[in-house]
Amino acid sequence: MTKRITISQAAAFTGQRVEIPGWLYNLRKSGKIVFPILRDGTGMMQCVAMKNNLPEEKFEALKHLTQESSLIVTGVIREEARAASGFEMDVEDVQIIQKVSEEDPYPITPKEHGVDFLMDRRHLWLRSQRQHAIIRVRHEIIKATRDYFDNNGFTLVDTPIFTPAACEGTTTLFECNYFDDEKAYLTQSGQLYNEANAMAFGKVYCFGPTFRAEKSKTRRHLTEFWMVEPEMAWADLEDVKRVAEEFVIYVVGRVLDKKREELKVLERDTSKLELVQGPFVRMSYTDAVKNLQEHGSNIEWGSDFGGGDETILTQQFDRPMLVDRFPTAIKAFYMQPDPERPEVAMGVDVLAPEGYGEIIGGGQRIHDPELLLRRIKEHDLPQEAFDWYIDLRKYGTVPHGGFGMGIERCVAWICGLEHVRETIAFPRMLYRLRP
RNA sequence: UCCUCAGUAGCUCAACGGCAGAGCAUUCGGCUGUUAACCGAAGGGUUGUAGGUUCGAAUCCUACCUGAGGAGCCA
Repeated sequence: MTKRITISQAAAFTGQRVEIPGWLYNLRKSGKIVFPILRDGTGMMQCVAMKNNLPEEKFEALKHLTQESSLIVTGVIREEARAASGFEMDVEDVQIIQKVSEEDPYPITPKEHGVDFLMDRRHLWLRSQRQHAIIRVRHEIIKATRDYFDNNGFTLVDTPIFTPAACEGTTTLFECNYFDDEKAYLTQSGQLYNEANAMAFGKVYCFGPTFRAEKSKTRRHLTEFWMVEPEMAWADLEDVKRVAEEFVIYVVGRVLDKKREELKVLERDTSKLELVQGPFVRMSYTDAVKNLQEHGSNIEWGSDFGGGDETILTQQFDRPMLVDRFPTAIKAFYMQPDPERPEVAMGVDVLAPEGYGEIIGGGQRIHDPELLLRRIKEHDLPQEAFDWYIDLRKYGTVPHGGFGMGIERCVAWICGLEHVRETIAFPRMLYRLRP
């Protein structure tokens, strides 16, 4: 019986007769010789079928096979410089599992297509080479993320997706019915629960999908995105910044190490990624505002960065930036104020270079119970909803902090993509819920 | 929610007030080393929807629908 292998294993079977199941990616023909390009999810392989080497009807069937038809090819693997992968199969037999109908051919041809057309066929678009590369880089980023935290003393403690209240604002929550009369909301962040977990385990992280009903229609927004959030007890802003920097360097390094081929498919300029080394550029919000004003922005101290501001800042440097100490007034209620300058909060954002902007947001949390209570009142938040959160400051409170990194923005940056919609298999966006 | 742009063949686009067009895809034919192969031929259209202006509208005007880019907000 012929051994069945995958395309990724082909090199190891040079000179041997094997069978490979897959889909027809493309077919070129030249009289009595045809070149089917087979894909199987692990790679692509050019096959060569000569009229004389297989039965007449099999050759004719193969010659007229349509794109994305499923088939099993049998033949001998051979080294071949003329093939893109360096290997080729001389086809001796072919078994067609399903021929895609000529009346309704596979819609995604090797030529160009528009975004709308491709997004409507996302379930098929995922078969394309470029999409494979992106999803594989995403996989590596997620693996590297888990490895980083697992290897540095963090315990994975995942936080709930149904939540009873907002973590930040209430305007951007997806609401759903929770049995009889109660409402539940899809989580925007695991942070508050993470703080409880950090008081229990010391260093923790959670990693899962988060949901924001923001009506944002930009290249950087999804309504459902994945976020990794580490949280550390006994940590201040400087600790948070150090971990964020080390983590980003580790993740980029891993992708460069393991996913060169994929970055090449994406035509990513890896020299830009090689520059992602410590120390990152460090700048306070106040200095950033000065810098922006000098570069023509009309930002004023006290307001958040506008659309072009992050670009103006990051374009000046070839590595990520840490911007810290934002105005307390524009930050979340739990953010620790700077003891020397209470008008600024001990928060930090990591801005990716090349115009990719914010990929990480975090900081030190308030650990003083009196202050936290005051902040909850100032923000008009219902105190009873935060009773358990306030408990964390009643029973052995300690300085603590952490951050969140959006996986899709990180993937978009590392892959050099224009839009986050390609960084997840089935993106959820304003106005796009299907497929 | 607001601003800007775009909807023409299955796809990507052209025609911009006067005959509805090309490349790719599909079908048929040719080619024993192709690399988004190439060469020849065929089929394929309610120009997003509704109304208006005009002798005449894909083209100009109005409304609506759909999508894209951006703003605000954010990871």
